[in-house]
Amino acid sequence: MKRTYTITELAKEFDITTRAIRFYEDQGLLSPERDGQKRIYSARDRTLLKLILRGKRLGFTLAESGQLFEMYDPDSGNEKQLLLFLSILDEKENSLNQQLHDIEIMQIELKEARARCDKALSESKQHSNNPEEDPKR
Amino acid sequence: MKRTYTITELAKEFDITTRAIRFYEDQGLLSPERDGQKRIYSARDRTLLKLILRGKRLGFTLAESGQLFEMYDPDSGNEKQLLLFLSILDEKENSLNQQLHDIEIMQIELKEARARCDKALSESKQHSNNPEEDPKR
DNA sequence: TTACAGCTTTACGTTTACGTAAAGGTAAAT
DNA sequence: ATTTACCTTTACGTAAACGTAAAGCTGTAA
Repeated sequence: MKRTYTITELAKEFDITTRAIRFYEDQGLLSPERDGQKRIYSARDRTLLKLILRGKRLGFTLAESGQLFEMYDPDSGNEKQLLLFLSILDEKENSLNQQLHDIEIMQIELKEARARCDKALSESKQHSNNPEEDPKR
Repeated sequence: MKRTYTITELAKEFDITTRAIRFYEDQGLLSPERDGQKRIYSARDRTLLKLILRGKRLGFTLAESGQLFEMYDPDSGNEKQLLLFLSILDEKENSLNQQLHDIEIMQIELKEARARCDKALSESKQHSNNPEEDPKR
């Protein structure tokens, strides 16, 4: 009796639409079982969905996430395929490192922006005891 | 004699098309000077462009980057605006922290995928002293 | 039995971020 | 003067990732 999920359960859990989940299936990223007409998602499907969404947050396209999924197949295929996969991995790793760097810088900038905002706010409370700022023109 | 840039200089430096740069202008993210008909970009424009591209790598839309740019204006506007900006900053920071977490996990997974790949490769070299893999079909 | 909730497919529409001509202005080199 | 290189605007096209009806099947509660 493995735990399974309906499409709306997953949609609610991850705060996406059922349309999105079906779209991922169209794109070959998910292949849920069927109970008659209804889709039944396994724990693995749920994990894949989680990976898809994480990939999206990192700017991966669905196709790119699909490529990564292929690498999880134990069969995997021939040598050329593996070498191709390794080069894809290199790309992904480079882009992740770039993103780490980007985030560091961006966090510093957001901090500064927040400081400027806070300062402007406190100054406006300081200087003006409500100058009415022409309400309604 | 401040250093300025042509559109193609910037395009080459950042490895994007001139079309993209003009598009950012259309979207109100850049406002280069003009020398007659030609666009002249300042050091500030170049910095903004760098910010745009960094934002893109982090999954910001052009509109979102535009909002961030507004916060760099020293005038900035009224209190409500500033409070709105602060909430935007919160959002951005949350999403950046989420991304940091995502990247950590993703890097571990890529490392594992690479290990599986390497293993599969070495095994294929081990087991087969060139089985010819049917060249041409 | 009917109503309803929840699932399905099919298919056209939408947004974002440009790509890609088309048609032409401008300045320097030949 | 004409080619060349580089710039311009205008405008339709496109890929990705869904949104949004429309129309219908399916089990169950009343």
